Amino acid sequence: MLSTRDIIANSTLFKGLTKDQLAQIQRIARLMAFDRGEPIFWEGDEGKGFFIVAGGTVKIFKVSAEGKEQILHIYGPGQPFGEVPVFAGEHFPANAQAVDKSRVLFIPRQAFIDLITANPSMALNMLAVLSMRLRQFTIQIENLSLKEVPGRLASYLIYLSEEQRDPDAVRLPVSKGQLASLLGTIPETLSRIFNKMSSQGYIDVQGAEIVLRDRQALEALASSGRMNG
Amino acid sequence: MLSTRDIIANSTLFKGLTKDQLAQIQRIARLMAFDRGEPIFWEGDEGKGFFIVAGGTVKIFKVSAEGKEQILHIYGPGQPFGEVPVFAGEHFPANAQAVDKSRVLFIPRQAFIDLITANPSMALNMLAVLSMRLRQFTIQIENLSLKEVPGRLASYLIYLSEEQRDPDAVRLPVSKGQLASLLGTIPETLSRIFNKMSSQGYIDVQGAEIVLRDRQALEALASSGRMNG
DNA sequence: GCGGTGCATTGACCTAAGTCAAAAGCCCCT
DNA sequence: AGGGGCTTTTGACTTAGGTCAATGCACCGC
Repeated sequence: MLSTRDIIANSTLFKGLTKDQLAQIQRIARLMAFDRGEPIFWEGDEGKGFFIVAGGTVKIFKVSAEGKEQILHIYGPGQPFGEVPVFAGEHFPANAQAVDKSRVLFIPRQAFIDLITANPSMALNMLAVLSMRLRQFTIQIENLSLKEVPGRLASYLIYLSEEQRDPDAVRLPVSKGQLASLLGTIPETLSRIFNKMSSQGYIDVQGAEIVLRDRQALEALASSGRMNG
Repeated sequence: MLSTRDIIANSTLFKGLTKDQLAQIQRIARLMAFDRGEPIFWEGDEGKGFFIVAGGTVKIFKVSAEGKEQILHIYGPGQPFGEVPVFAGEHFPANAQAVDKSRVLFIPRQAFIDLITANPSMALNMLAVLSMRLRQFTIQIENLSLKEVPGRLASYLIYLSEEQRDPDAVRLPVSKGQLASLLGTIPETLSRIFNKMSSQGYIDVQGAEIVLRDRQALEALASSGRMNG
C-alpha cells in the first residue's frame, strides 16, 4: 500500500515535479475511501475539486433517460479524474463511481488553482493531461460512429494489450457487462460477438482472460470497423 | 473585416487579456487564407502550432477506412482549434478543412508555450478552453450512444437556437449532408427524419431555415432520446 | 436557355444490433 | 454443501437506420 506521497509522485499529473512541489500538493490533498459501487460524484454536482485514483478502479459514465449507461472512461491508480469543473463551469458533466473498493485523493479547486498559477510547469502538465483526454475522446467518438461493435471490441482489445504490454493475451479490467457499456452496446450483443470472434479463431475467451490468437485479423477488424469485410 | 488585432482580442482564448499580452500574441501570430474545401491539416500531421478562426467556417473530422466521415466540431470566428498536439504528443488526432472560404490565424507551438509559461492567466484561459471542449465531447458521446437520430437532431436544433439567440427559428451553418455527418448519420436518414418531424408538426423546413414550431416537443425528444416515446 | 455539378429527396431492401424472456454459470456467504 | 444474487449466455423477435439506386432540384457558367 503506497503512501499519499508516493501516489502523488507517481501520478500522471505530478510526475516530474520537485520534492518541494510534491510536498505542496500533499499538503492540500485529502485521501478518501469508497466501497465497490459507491458513487464518488453525480453529474450536475458542484465540482469543488478533482480526484486522483490511489487504488482500485473508477468509472466515469453518463446515463440516458431510459437508464442505459455509457461509460466514458475507466481509471486506475495514478490517473486523475473530474478536472473539468475546476477550470470550466462549476458542475461535473458526468457521474463517477467506484467499480471496486477504491481509494482516491481529493484535490480542492482553489488551492490547486493557486498552485498552478505559481508553478507554470504544473500548468503545462495539466494542459498535457487535458489534451490527452481530448485525444482519447476523439478516438472514442470515431469508434462509436464509424465502427460496428466487433470493430470497437477489436480496437479495445488491442488497446488493452498495449496497455498491459502483452501482445498475446489481455485481462479485462471490468466485467463484461461494464465492457459492453464502455463499447456503447449491451451485454447480450457483446456476448454474441465474443462467441463469433472465438469461433472465427480470432480470440480465446476464458472468463476475463482473452487470448489474442490472430492479432492481424483483430487489427484489420479494428481499422476496417466491420467483420467479414 | 476585422484586423488581426481585433480577432485576437475577441477570441475565446485571449478575451480578457491585457493590451500588452495581446500585443505579444499578435507578434507571434500569422494570418492564413483557405478556399472552400481546402484542407488545413490532416490527421497525423505534425502539430507545429494551433489555429484560431478569423473568418468563415472550419470543420474538424475523422474518416473511416470506408471513407465515411464523422464531423467532431464546426468552428466559426473567434474559436481556436488544433490545440491538442501543442501540449500532448506531436500529431493532429483528426482532420481540419475550410467549409467556406476562410481566414485563420496560426499560432506557433513553442512561442505559445513560452507565452503561457510566463503568463499564468493565459495558462488558465487555455485550461478553461480545453475543459469546455471536454464537456462538449462528453455531450457528443452521450448523444451518439444514448440517443437515436431524432433525439440528436432535436438536441442540435435547440443548441443552435440558443447559440443564435432565436427561440423560434434557426439557420443551419452547414449543408444537410454535413449536418448528417455531425450527427453521426447519413444524408438519407437525416432527410427522412426532417420529414417525420415536419409531418408531426415539430418543425418547418425551408432549405437551411428551420422554424421550431413545437419547442416543448423538441426538448422532450432531446432528453428522452427517442421519437414517439 | 442549356447542360453540368453537387445537394437533397424518395423508394425498396437488408442487416446489425437492440428488446424481451429464460436458462445457465459463478461466486460468495453462512 | 446449499442457496441467493450476481453476471453471462442463448434464443426468438423487432426495428432503427444503413445501403443502393434513381430521381428531383437548384444554382452556375457559358
